[in-house]
Amino acid sequence: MKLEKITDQSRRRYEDACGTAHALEILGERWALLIMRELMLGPKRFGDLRASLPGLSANVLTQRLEGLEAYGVLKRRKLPPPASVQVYELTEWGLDAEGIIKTMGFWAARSPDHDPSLPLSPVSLMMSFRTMFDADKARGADLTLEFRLGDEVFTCVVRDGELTNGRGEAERPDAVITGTPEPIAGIVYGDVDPADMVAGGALKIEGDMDAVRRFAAFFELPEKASVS
Amino acid sequence: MKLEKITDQSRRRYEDACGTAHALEILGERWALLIMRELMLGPKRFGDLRASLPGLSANVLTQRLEGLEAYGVLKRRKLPPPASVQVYELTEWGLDAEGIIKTMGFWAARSPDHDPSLPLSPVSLMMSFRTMFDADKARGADLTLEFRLGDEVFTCVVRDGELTNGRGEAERPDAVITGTPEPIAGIVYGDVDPADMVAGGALKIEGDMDAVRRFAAFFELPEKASVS
DNA sequence: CGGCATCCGGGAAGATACTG
DNA sequence: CAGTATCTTCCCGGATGCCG
Repeated sequence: MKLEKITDQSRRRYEDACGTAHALEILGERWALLIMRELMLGPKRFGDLRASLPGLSANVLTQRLEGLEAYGVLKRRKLPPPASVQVYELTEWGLDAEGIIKTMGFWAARSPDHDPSLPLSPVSLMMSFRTMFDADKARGADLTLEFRLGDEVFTCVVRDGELTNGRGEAERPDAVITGTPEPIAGIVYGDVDPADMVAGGALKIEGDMDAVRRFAAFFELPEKASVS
Repeated sequence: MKLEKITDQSRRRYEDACGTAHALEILGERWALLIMRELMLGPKRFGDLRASLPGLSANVLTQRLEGLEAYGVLKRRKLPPPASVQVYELTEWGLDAEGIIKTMGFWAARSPDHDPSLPLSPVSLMMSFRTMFDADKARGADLTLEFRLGDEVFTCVVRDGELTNGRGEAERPDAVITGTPEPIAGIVYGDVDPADMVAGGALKIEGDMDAVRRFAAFFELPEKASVS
């Protein structure tokens, strides 16, 4: 006898008109928001997503991509030949979730249990820059940095008290930093001098080392919450 | 042979230095953020939480409260005699998660799948006011409304282009609305005239009915996202 | 190799009943 | 009222394998 698989769709819902509840239905499942984070700076392929999210298994990634596509958060797109590969990219509305990621990241950075020594993906680093940038500290500054993290290249421009960053090479960077995200986070958030990182072999910096120091001074982690 | 129970704590973690990932570890579990939402306007008892979150079973609520307390998001407090009951209240840091709730709620209100006809808790309604309030539309206004929702009473004050709301009775309200959250949402977000709600018996309104109309005009839902 | 099925073990979520 | 105990269901995560 064949049993009908009864998937009670309503079981997993909250039955709550509150927008927050609906947001949790869309991106409250495990890994969902982190997948969106990885797509915030541009489309990625299935394998790239897996590589940047160790611990996420292929079948779960497939489920999440299906779910997020069904909700209209992302869509799959076939790149034109000769690439002809499939990539996943956020919709405009999906990109608007950047505020959620930044707000959550800023809030959780104050957690007593937050461990900044864990691995960090390149996109995470760029998103953390957007989150922790302090416009007041960058007043009057004008500098451009290029980050080469593995095979991903990003550019950060600070001008008019604003930070703009994204994928791609810089035109005339003040400095080019090559390495992994972790030591860069150490410079920006851990107040380590970039020269020490270079001396230790963790990073390579070409160009104006002092520009890197000034850049790092634009960012600050919020103070830890006292939860007594 | 006795098998050792290996509780791999790291299984549920993301092993990611990103603040967003840590936030998801704290409040990414099912119901966690909705429990915090219900505490945003003041402490509640165990039974009150259950009542305002139908579908959340007692054992899961117990687990969430333990987890959130361990993270320092909330703490349990014993009210002094003669009440002598235990309540759960957010810590200062837990209250700071209001931005997360509002950002998520605003974002998800644009979802094509959002169903505003579902039930709404009193606290949800108040939080939605904070989320959807449009300061430009309230310029120059000065009015006070009292909402009596079941046995919970809230006051909303609009003044100097700002909305302030919280628990408690108003001193000299322009109007007092008695009923359930859903018809009130219909007035504020669905452009239903309050007089119709009163005529239909869904609400009772004492005082200046036109003040309710002006109040409703301060709020607007964001337009739906086009996900093509 | 990218994308996606399928099977399985462990554990979280959910419903219900029970206790102080 | 405020939880605990127990049982079932189903999701998560790992492994394997299929197919283009």
